[in-house]
Amino acid sequence: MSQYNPQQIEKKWQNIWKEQKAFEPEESFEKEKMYVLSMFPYPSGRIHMGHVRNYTIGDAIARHYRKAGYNVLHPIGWDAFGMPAENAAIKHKVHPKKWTYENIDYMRKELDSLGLSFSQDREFATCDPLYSKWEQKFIIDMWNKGLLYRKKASVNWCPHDKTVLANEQVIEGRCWRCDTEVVQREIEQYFLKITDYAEELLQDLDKLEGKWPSQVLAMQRNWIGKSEGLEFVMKLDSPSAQKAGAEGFEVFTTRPDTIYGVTYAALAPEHPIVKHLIETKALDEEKIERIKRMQNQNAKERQQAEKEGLFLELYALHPLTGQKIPVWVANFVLMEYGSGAVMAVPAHDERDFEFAKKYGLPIKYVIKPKTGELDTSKAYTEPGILFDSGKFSGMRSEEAKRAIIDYFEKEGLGRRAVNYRLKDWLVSRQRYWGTPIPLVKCQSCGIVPETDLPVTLPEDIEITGEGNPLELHPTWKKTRCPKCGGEAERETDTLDTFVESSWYFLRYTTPRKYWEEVPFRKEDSDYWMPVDQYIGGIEHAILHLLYSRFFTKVLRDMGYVSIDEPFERLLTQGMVLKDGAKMSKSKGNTVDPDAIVQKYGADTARLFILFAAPPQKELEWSDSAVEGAYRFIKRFYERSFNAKPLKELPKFGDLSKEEKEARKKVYEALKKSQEVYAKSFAFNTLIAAAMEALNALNAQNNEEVWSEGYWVLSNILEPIIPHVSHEIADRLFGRANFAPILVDEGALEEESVTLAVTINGKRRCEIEVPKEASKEEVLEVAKEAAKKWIEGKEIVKEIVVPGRLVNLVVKG
RNA sequence: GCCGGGGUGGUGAAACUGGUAGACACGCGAGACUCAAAAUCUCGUGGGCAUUUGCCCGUGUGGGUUCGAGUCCCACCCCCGGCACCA
Repeated sequence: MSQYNPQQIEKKWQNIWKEQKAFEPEESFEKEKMYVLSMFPYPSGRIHMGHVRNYTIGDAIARHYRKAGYNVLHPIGWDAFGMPAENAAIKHKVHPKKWTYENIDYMRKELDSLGLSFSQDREFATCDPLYSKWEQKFIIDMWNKGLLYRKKASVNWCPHDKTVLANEQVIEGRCWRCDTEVVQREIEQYFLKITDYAEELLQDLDKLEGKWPSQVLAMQRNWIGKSEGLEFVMKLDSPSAQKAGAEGFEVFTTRPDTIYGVTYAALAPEHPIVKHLIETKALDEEKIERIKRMQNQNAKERQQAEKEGLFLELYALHPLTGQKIPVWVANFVLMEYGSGAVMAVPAHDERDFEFAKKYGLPIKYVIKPKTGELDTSKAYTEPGILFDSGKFSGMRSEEAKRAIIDYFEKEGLGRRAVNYRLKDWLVSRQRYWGTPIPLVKCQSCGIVPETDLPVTLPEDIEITGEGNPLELHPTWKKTRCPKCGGEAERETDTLDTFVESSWYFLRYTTPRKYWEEVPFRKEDSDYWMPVDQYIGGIEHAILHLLYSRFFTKVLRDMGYVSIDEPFERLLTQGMVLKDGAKMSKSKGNTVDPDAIVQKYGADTARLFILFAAPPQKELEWSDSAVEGAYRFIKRFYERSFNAKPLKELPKFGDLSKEEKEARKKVYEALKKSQEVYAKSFAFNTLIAAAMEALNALNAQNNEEVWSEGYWVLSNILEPIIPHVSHEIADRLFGRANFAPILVDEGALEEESVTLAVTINGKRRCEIEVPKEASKEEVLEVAKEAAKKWIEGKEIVKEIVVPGRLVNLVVKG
């Protein structure tokens, strides 16, 4: 017998796996496939415990299915573009490319040390030009389809550094680098029309029901934010129309039933009518000044600000009554939602109510509760019965909504409409370290797609944090128009890094040797997609997953893939905590994965992380529990010398009670393992079952029972603690046991069963009866055993739950 | 505020479609081995009462359904995550 030496065993097996290329998927499409994917990491420099958890979970699943005979795709890559590389460049004067690839090399070694079964062939970084090439192709396709378009949008602008700032670079309204006050500046940006897919993105969530966490589905539904209602034009009276330079303005409401309660209208500060009034100086200086101040607030500030507005000296006409109603501008009306204008019903909307109170605007109730009194000290926002609403009076809200919309449609006043909270996806970034947008600006042809892909980044740049390096580069942006051959300029914006992560899972489906010719082969994606099991942090529940779903649908419509949804099943893992808080450098409560691997080995790290909590839950780090995991593996290894080598499973004759118990626990663990991968991923319970089995094996000394136990246990523990499992299984069985094992139902059977006896539901004692005992026999034994509790009492009911308990209901 | 998910020993957690609450670990206590310690092994470990056989209480709180509730229903409290002036 030898000592457990994790360093030696782990190194040995990692080398063997590497040499044998043990984790490459087969290129043929014959076997049943299993695509297991953990979200790829950003190469920040070192891995952290969150990564260890994510990749250990994915690895266990991948190894399980590989062992079960599936063709498994379990790839890894690097989400390699993004701001931290530029920040490092500013701080340490190191080129983003160098920094990124060095980090990747280091982190790859760290991941390797954990014994993760990734395909080596299919690894890539999203900053590889070969990846950009195809991303740029997609972007051009989308441009040609009109899915990518340009529109002005406001950005955070630092006047000192002459650069656009991301929200996280704005600290209390000031630039993170130079502390200059940040201003909002409108520039031309690129958007992807995700709103074209809003309805499908919403509908298809139903297909994921039961396969994705309900929480994530709910978050996506909220984010898309569908609402149905009435859309109509509020006409301005003629003097107002002249002043406003418009006949009227469009409004949207989800409460057409409250339309007779409209007492004013409100426009967003950015509304075209408001802009027109300012340009034509139709309002006095002071009012213009106040509107401009509202416009200058960014979204966050405006949210926190108090409701504010002013009368625009315009009157609109109520669409049904023709009454004149005042038009205001209000800071709580959002230009991005609906049409940037609302019909205000203060009696039945809290915001409108608050605003009306502040400015003394009339409040007119038109809905009353079905029962009880109307409280006129606040807005009544519930549905109810209409009154003072013309011919619609007396209707209930639901009915009135339909009737009023129908009436508007019939009279040509407005239409039934749907609105989404979801906005188009702003994909352009004024940064260096990203995928260049492959478009060229030509004086005579306008914006023209590049034909020679990929458009690569220039490397001779300096990143200082001032200005945009692509803009400042002396020659890079000078080019020829692909259409007319004349002088032209390249687009200097790069793409949001969420674009890269929106299709990386498709790239993996195709072997590296085709990467030059195609983004991925259709036959490969048809075989491998969708991803069968996706694993990642809940923090990506909305954006990454929504963008990936959108991208998949667009690629489908462009003929690249045949699926509607990219991720069949989703598992969102919980955070890793220490001392009750998320591990972070600033809190100083991090645990370095490398140190754990060095001290205890990768198997211990993996076992602890899967044992300490179910994957979906938060995991509290515990040094002593890590020790416990190490001790288990040590026992598992050392006791393996109680087993003798086998070529196949032995047959058993008569066995002692302990021997039978050991076999039973072993097969219970096997059964548990099958359940865990099929449903819950509760690795903690699978590990507990394996521990019970090892404890039971240790309570007997039949060498063949030991051998059978290790045949099964080293199989089911292989996904979790692969190195030691391979070591043991190789020595004892030549790894012949790494194949599906049937549960020996005979080992699970028992001749007698223990039943609890409860009197009036209260547990009193236990009885042991033969397995086949009839109900009458069981009751007889139970009554005898429970004699002292039922003596002199009347039994009014007898309940026997087979294999569980007996309940006697007594009276007196 | 709205939408999700949770509250079980000293700790991390188990408990299948209502059926012996606390599996498996960590920690702690006792013992064995040892000159001693570490390591390892064995036993014990929800709380309270009791000399023992035992008895009572116990899954956030209060009600309910049921022979039987951690599990189902109603009301409430607390914690976590997300969204939030979305008309």
